[in-house]
Amino acid sequence: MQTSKPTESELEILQLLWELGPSTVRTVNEHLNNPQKPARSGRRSSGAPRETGYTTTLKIMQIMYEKGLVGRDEEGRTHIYSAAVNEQETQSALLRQFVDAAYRGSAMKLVLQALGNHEANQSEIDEIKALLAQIEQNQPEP
Amino acid sequence: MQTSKPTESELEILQLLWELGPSTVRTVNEHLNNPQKPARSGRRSSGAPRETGYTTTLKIMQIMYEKGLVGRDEEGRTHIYSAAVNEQETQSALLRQFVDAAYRGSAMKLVLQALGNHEANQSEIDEIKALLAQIEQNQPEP
DNA sequence: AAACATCTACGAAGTTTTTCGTAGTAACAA
DNA sequence: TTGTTACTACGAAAAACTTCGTAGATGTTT
Repeated sequence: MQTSKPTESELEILQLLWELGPSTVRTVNEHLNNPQKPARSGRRSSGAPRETGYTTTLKIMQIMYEKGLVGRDEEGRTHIYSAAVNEQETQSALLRQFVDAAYRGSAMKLVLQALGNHEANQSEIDEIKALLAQIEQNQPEP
Repeated sequence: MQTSKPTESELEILQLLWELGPSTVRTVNEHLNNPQKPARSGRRSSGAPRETGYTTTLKIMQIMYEKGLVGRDEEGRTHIYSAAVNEQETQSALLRQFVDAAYRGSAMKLVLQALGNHEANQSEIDEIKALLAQIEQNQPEP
């Protein structure tokens, strides 16, 4: 049985829990408000910064707990939350739905577009090549 | 200036307009209710079929018109709607957002997972290989 | 102890998106 | 003409999601 699709906010929090490991609400809330990962995409482009209130984050995490998306350690007064769903599996499930919704099920169209839009470095290209070779072997000629 | 992200329902309708070309509300509504494309994914797995009412579809298309997502020909009494946004561009924009939200910006991780999850046929594999070769050429050695 | 800070729980308001009922009008058939 | 069907427009209810204020408890500082 699959857990229902996390909402946008829930997914943001899951990402942080996957990245940070078990964390308190305050930690998650702080990371939400200072995305210290200007790796590639440029969020916070302009306009109001949109701070997320502490109780807002708390509320969403409580809802996620009820849904089973996260677990929590209630030992101390300050609860410690952790992701209860696997990162890869969740991503795959979301990917499937996204492919259906945005590409009418054509995963290959998505792959081509993703490759075209984003720069890939050599090691990534090699990885993809290896995977392609593997797929070719397991599926020779019909 | 970019049109704001279409909602799920709006995207479903855009897909149909892209696929069918200019259509009436009734046509769109009928296609929404009988997905005659059991190509790969198995929707309608069980439970209630979820019929979308005619006025529901109409309303959403009217909203899309106000937003500029679709255009319409008001000649006859029955309006004819058509997509006003480009399919590839819209998909790319959605893809960018999805990569950020679900893969923390790592498009390559998405590509690898998409390739792993879905079967690709030989011609698709060849197409990807060609694209990879092209990327390698434009970006030799750092 | 008293004042202050921090945390959870809870409920409700606010927003966005979806659904639908109803009214008015045009087309059409009997 | 009269009745029936198909269509748009509109508003508001319903549902889904997000935000926040407030209360009560516990911990911390002075």
